[in-house]
Amino acid sequence: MKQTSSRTMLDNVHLKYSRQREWLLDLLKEQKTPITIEQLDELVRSRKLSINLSTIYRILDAFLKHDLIEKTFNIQMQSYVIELKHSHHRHYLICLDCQKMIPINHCPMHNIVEEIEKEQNFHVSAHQLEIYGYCSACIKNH
Amino acid sequence: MKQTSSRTMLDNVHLKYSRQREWLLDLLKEQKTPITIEQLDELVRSRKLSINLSTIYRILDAFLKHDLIEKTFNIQMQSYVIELKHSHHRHYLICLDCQKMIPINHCPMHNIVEEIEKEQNFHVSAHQLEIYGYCSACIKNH
DNA sequence: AATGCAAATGCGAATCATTTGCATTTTTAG
DNA sequence: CTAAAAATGCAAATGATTCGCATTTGCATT
Repeated sequence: MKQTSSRTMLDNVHLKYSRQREWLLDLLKEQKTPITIEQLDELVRSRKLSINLSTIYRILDAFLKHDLIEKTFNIQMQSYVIELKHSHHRHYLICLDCQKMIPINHCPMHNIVEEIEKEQNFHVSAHQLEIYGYCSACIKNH
Repeated sequence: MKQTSSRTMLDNVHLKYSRQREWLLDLLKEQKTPITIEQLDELVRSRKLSINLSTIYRILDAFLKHDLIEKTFNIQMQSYVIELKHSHHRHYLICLDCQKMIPINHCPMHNIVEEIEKEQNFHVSAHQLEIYGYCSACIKNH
C-alpha cells in the first residue's frame, strides 16, 4: 500500500509546508523503530540535508503538538526517542545488550487499563510501557 | 513494624556510612511516592541539612548501583524520579492534572511478561510502566 | 585519645542537550 | 509578482548533570 505523502500529512494536521519538515517526515517514515533526536540529526547529515539542530527541535515539537509523532523516554538509552504515530500505539521489547527495539504487535495493556478504571476510580488516558531484557541474538551472551 | 536504620541499610549493601548518606536515606524513607532530584534537594535545604548538589547526585548513583533505590523517568514531569526500593517493585497511576502518583498494589505485568517470553524468544529482565490519566479528585475538571 | 589512610564531600568549572532572541529566508495568500 | 506571516539559521543562553581537585570525614590501628 502506498503511504500518504509528507506534504499531505502536513496539510492534514494544518502545518505549513517547508523543505525541512518534509525531509524530517520522510526520514521518520523510513524508520522501523524509534530513534533519538541525535540519531535523527546524524541521519539528516548523512543524507546531506542540512537542517539546523534547533530547527529539528522546533519541528519535532510542532509534530508532537500536532500528533504526527510520539515521543517516549528510553531508560536504557537515557534519552527520548521519536517515532511516527501509528494507527494504534506500540510498545517495545528493548535489548539491554544490542539496544534493538522490537515492537510488540498488540498492546497488552487493554485489559489492565479496564481493570484499573473499575477498581481505582481513575480515568486512564495514556500509558507508557517498555520491557527490557535480551533478544534472541544476545541471549547467549548472558 | 519498625524499619531498618539507615546505618544498617548502608551496611547491608556494603556502602560506607556518612552523614549525608544517612540524611538522604532518611528523607527517602519518608516519601510515599517517588520524588525528583530537585525535590529531594529542596527537601534537604528545608531541613537545613546542607548537602552539596553534586554530592546528592553521587550518592544517588551509589544508591542505585547498590540497589537501594529505583530511578524511573516520569514523562509527565519530564524528569527522573527516585524512590526507595520496595520488596516488590511498583507502578503508578499518574494524574495529568495534580501530578499525584498513586501506587498500584500488584504489578499487572506478570502474566504479560510470561506470555512475551514464550511467544517472542526474548528474555525479560525488567520493565517500566506508567499509567497517565485523571485521579478521582481531578476527574471532574475534565 | 591521637594518627594515618582511603573514601566521600564541597566547590567551582566544564559539559552537553535543549531553548531562546533575533536577523534572514521561505512560504503562502492576494 | 509582492507583501505579510511564519519558519529557519546562527550564536548565545540556559539548566541539569558531571568532573577535577583540594579538603574533610569515617574508621581502623596504635
